[in-house]
Amino acid sequence: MMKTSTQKRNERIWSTIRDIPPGCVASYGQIAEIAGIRRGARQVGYALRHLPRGHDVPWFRVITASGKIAFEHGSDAFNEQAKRLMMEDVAILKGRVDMKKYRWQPDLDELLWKPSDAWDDE
DNA sequence: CATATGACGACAA
DNA sequence: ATTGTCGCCATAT
Repeated sequence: MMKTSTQKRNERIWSTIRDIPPGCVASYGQIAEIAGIRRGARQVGYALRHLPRGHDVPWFRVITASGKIAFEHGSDAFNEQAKRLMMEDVAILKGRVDMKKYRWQPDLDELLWKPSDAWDDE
């Protein structure tokens, strides 16, 4: 079964998200950048909607650049995400996360450890 | 090929 | 702080 470029792209996105440490969050655009996809925020959203069954991707650590949960406030998905974030001691005040405080900032060597172009055969 | 649609983002009022 | 507009780009129809 040949992997389509889209599948490989999604896997790179999921991989990047797996690197977000507990207690931190990242924006869709940020994940795209790190995964080597410029202006790919929407592709990150797409990849998250297509998570495979039994995945181990911490999807809840991905929020919008403004610190809000992307789902509609009050929806089941929203509540689930908020719950999981709070379990990691990520505070949500006035419906939003303080990005200055919780935003994931990967180290240089962490990025060098996983160069964006070395992910073809994962 | 033309539009519509999104778990987005930046920016102008 | 809010809201609207536009850019972005893979998919769906």
